Amino acid sequence: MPRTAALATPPRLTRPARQKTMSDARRQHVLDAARAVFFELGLEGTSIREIAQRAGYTPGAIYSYFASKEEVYAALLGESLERLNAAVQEALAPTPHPDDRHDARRQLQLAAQAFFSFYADNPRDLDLGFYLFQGMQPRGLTSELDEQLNRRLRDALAPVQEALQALGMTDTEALAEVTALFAHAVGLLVLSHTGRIRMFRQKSSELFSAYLRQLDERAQGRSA
Amino acid sequence: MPRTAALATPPRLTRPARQKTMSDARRQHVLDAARAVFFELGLEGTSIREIAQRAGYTPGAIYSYFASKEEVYAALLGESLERLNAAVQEALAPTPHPDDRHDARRQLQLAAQAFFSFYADNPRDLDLGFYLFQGMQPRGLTSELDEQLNRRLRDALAPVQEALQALGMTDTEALAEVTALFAHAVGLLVLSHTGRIRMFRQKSSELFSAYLRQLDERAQGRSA
Amino acid sequence: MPRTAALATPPRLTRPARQKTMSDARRQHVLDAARAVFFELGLEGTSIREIAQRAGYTPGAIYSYFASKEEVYAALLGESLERLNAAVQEALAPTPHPDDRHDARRQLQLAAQAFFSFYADNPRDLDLGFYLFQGMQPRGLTSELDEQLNRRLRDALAPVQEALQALGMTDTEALAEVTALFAHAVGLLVLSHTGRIRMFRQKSSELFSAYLRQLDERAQGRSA
Amino acid sequence: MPRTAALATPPRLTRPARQKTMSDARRQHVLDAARAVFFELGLEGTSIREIAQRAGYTPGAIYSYFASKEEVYAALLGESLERLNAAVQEALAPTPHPDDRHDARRQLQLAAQAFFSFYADNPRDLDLGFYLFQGMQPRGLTSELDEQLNRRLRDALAPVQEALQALGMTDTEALAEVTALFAHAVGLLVLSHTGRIRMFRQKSSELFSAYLRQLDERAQGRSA
DNA sequence: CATGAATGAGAGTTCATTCAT
DNA sequence: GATGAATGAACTCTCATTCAT
Repeated sequence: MPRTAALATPPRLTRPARQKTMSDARRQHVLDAARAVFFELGLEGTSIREIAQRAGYTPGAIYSYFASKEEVYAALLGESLERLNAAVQEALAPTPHPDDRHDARRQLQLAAQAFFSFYADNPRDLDLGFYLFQGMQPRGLTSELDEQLNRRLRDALAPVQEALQALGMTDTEALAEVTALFAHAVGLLVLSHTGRIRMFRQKSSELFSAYLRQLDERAQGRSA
Repeated sequence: MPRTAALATPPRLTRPARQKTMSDARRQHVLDAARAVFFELGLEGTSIREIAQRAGYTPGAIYSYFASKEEVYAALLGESLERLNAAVQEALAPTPHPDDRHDARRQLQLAAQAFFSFYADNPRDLDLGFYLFQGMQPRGLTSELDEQLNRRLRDALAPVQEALQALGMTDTEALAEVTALFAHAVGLLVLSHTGRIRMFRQKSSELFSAYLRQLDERAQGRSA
Repeated sequence: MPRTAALATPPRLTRPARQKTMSDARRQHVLDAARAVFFELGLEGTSIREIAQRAGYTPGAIYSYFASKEEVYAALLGESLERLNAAVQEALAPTPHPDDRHDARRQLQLAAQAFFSFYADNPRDLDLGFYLFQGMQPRGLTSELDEQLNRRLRDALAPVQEALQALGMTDTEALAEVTALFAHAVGLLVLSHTGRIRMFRQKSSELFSAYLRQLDERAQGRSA
Repeated sequence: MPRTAALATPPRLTRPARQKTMSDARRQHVLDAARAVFFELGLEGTSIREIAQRAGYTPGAIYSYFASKEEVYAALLGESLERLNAAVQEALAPTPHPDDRHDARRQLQLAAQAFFSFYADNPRDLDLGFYLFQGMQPRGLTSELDEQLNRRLRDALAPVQEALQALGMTDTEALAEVTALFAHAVGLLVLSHTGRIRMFRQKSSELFSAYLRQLDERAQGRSA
């Protein structure tokens, strides 16, 4: 069987497997609609009704794929974190792992900048993150799912941590620094996203760059 | 008549003045109820109905004191910012203005810590701030009121900025640093408040102290 | 199977068609309730809550069938205009179109009387018309719907206009006369409906008959 | 006592009389405010709150002068009817009473036109009239007040009736004709005011003139 | 006479969710 | 799996009116 044909032929699946696949596809379709709505109308404008309509379903149908509105958001956030990880990985693509000090410094810059820029450029993804952060714990989000999302967030920050360690920080130091960096980014993004940063006539990207520079210096000092 | 007795006597007020006072007291009473509700039930659980009930009123009565729900929030936030300023001022009480380098370093620490601790200790005040940050612009919040609230926020950070300048930073540098510090605090507080910081097994207060230490070093370096 | 039996059998409908039919029936049910409320309690007494209760629904359910209260009124008015047209058509049933001068005079009388009597006998339909006349434009009533309602009103008056033309009036004259007749009817109905006509110890039906007589004479004179 | 002094000196009144005068003046002041509000914002926009504010009072104070909102409207309508009468009288000023046939025809035209134009030019006065016409009977309007208002309305139409009689109509005929004319005017005004007359591409003033011409002809015929 | 405070009833509307079919 | 129908609990806000002071 030639290769092209292989690509064109859908894989033979047993009945239950095919059903699972189709179900997944439909769930994805709903998710696509949800994303479109959320990115277009924001948190306030997003309702099950709207999502259903956009997906070509009736509201009730959504509950075939998601147990609650919160679960939709969680799925959306999961997706968002995947995109975040992809963005970070892409930034590091040429040199996936730091071989020397120079590579490590470079990776620190690239990974951190990619992280920051992802949210700076896609404010709706930030909203999504905040929705999780805030009132969501109560219901809809199992702790298992919560952990999974946390893991993907940490994955996105792993290259930064790795670089800091490559620059000579201990595990403990690196962990503290990556946490601080994450907090700094979040703070700047929030200030920027809500327009509060205008109060100070500052630009979040410049402040983040400055923070990174200092971190670099600190890392240098530590390893000297 | 001895002086103490004079102090004990409530001041004689003209009729309109007394009425104004009483009206203010009632408005304050509503505000107290609103604060209680907000601190107890959070943003989601706060409604005009609930506030009214807590205050011993019917919903309509609230509108004698506040034009809209947003105005209630704005007032609540205003109060919160006053408390913030008071906390910062209290921390600096002994030496209101830095006379020398040592005082300045001390003021930087005290003011920044007071700012951070206020929100770390009173997470609902953070929520309140976030409500302002987010969807509020649309209506209910005149830009004049918005500016006034911003001003009080900046007031709370002014001692930090002042200390940085006293340590030899230019206006521009100090402004950038105070913005960064604010962002760092916000980021840490958010991470802490939403429990995300547990992901990193870090404590926001320690991270903030570390940040402050570095800032102090930077300021020292600059002025050397 | 005999023909009558065939008629008795409800038509087989496809699923979606049956559902549409049932949905329409439910909408009609709501409309029936709305009409009952409106006819019983008038404009002031009509509320979504009351309609819902009368229909055996919760208020929210009404919004499955009508987008707004105004839309309910518009539908009610639509119905009313259908009844008006039916009343006029019924009055003219024997001779749908005037063949000669005598028929035309007869049609003028019958159509105009039917129009007038419809509203004289059903004052709530007049209220409904007034609701359209007044504040409704703002929202809930698309200009398309507005035009459709206007069209049905004009349909109801068309036989009068037709008769006038058959009696020798030009298009322009007939249009002016039918407008005047409409206005006269409206004026008398309002006076009658609001009891103001008692002031003059007159009966609106007699005055309308007199008006019609004069119109007939004018039409005769014109064609002599 | 010189004349000018007499004009400048307010009349000496006994205490109760002075109080009555002042009370009347304040009531008038409220009424002025009410009129301003009503003419500016219409029925929908008029509330006791708004009237009170405009008058420099609190809502409760209005009830010192009027027993209910309806009573305010009634008073407003009373005023309006005075203006109507004044407008009709002014139109007839040169020849207050018809001496001959020519005068009578002239008076018919002038009085009827003045009546019609008053409402055509002051649509808010028409609204006021309609408010009385409609839901008002229930409360707030004593039958005595109702009669008084009716009387003033009839006064405004009296010159028309008088003219018709002067042209040879019997009392009965004249009464019927004036009622019909009133109804015609009302119908045209309503159609015009609500924009419905556009449906027919007609102008209410022209139609009213035509109606008047026909009435004149009828009156001529009757007296020949 | 006027105020200031408050009532109470009600308005229209929205929405996540449930469930029989 | 999906529909269509409906729930029910909220929501903010408006207003005429009352009444002690």
